[in-house]
Amino acid sequence: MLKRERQAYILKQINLHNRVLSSDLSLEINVSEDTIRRDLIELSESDKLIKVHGGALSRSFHSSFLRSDVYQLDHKKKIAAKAVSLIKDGMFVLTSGGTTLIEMARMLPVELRATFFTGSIPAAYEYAQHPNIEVIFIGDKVSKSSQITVGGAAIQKIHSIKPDLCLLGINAIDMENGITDNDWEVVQVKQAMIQCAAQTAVLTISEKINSFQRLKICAVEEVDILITELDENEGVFDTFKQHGLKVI
Amino acid sequence: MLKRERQAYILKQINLHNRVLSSDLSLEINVSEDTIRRDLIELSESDKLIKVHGGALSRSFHSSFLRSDVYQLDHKKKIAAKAVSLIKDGMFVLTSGGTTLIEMARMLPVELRATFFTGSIPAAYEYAQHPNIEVIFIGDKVSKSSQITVGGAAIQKIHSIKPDLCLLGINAIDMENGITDNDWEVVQVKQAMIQCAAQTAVLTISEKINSFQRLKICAVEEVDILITELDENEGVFDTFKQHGLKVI
DNA sequence: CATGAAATTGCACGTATTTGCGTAATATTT
DNA sequence: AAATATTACGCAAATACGTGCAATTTCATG
Repeated sequence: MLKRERQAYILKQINLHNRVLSSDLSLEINVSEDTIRRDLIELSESDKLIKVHGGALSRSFHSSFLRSDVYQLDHKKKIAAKAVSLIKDGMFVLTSGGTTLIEMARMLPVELRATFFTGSIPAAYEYAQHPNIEVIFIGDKVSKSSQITVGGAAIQKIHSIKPDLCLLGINAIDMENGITDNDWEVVQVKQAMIQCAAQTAVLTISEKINSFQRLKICAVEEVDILITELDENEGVFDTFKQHGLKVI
Repeated sequence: MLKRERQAYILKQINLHNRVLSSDLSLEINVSEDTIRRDLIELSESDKLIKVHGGALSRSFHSSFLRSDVYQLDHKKKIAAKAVSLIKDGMFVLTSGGTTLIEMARMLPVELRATFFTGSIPAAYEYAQHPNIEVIFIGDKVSKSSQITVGGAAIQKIHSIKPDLCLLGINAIDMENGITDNDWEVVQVKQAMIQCAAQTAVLTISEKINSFQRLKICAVEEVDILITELDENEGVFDTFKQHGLKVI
């Protein structure tokens, strides 16, 4: 393994776990701890991480996009990991934005080869960091509140693709109102995304289950998989399962 | 094996494995390591890969790595400030990407009301932070080396707009060869941008003046304004001014 | 076709970088 | 305060690098 490659790996681990131990890295990469230590010193000298006794810490920034305290980051990482498991080599994946999806983008395994479509600027940025992923950006007017593109041209483009999987971050879901949101333009885009995808998985922290907002995106039956940080056997999911939703 | 052929093979290996070792390539292709090393240097000079001790890494490693240290940031801030002065309320502005443009995006005065078109992910992100600027993203395939969208759909979209001003970060300019670059796809996009804009300003640090690369974007006469960190009265600009270029 | 200029390649040689190990010093934990 | 873990430092071996040079090939041009 090349030195730079190793340092890139270390940075990735740091951004993923927020901290690393020299001893762990030494075992994982199979080099001496001295080498790891020297890497950490070098990376800390260029302010890529903070070196501490025994390992190193993240500077809680990743790239130019701050990860200034993301709400319930741990939960979102759990969700992201489950979402990653749905993606197979060669797939065409359409994704929305949102902090959960961005965490997922960071966790994609390096060997994965797939094509991602998105209208989210931060998500596209993360996908573009990945060596083997092809990124197609769906352009149009950028909605400032959500950092995704919205509008007729975007919706038209979405309808022209046939993704295997759609990963959608959502704001509210309940049995009665279905999946709901509060931004009219975003709702239009998300509807288009669900309609064109062969399969749709919705991602949300459990807190948002059984809540609703003013605008309906679609009924619960129109999506296929529900991903939360909870175990699939929790009682909250019973009614959703009865309506054919797969929960993971 | 011809040199070109060999370099194409190296690039293929890089895209496949994300990294190559000089020693491996030397054995595979049956040439000396010196030759491989010279190839890698050449390829890295045209930004096709990242040369490191022992071999080379895919370009997509670079961005997540070297991002924090912007080369000649002070100069680029000066250039950005001059570029900002060209933008008036109500304008439609089309911009490329690059670190200089991103600095400019950060320096836009809060009162400014304008519409920005771009295919650059980091630039769009910065524009979207601004309270009064409308951002239209030009979608298509994301080129990893340059973090901008490239391809037919992007070029078509560009041709459908009529911006008042185009701000273009460039890599090389000289009187004889005009404005040049080294990435075929990016060249196509930049040509389209220049053609559709009522007025084009090119931004570059003075270091790149009187240098050239392999692919021509356009002749010096086809753009209107040259922005560098130097004073407009410097001698280097004389020949450019004689050809009708405004220097600021 | 000839011929000189330019590009390409391999080799030699001195230099620089990288890595692991031993040992002593320092920090952290119990 | 003792025990343990982590670090700093120097050293040596292996590997990679840059440079100059000569042999060879390629190319443009007369």
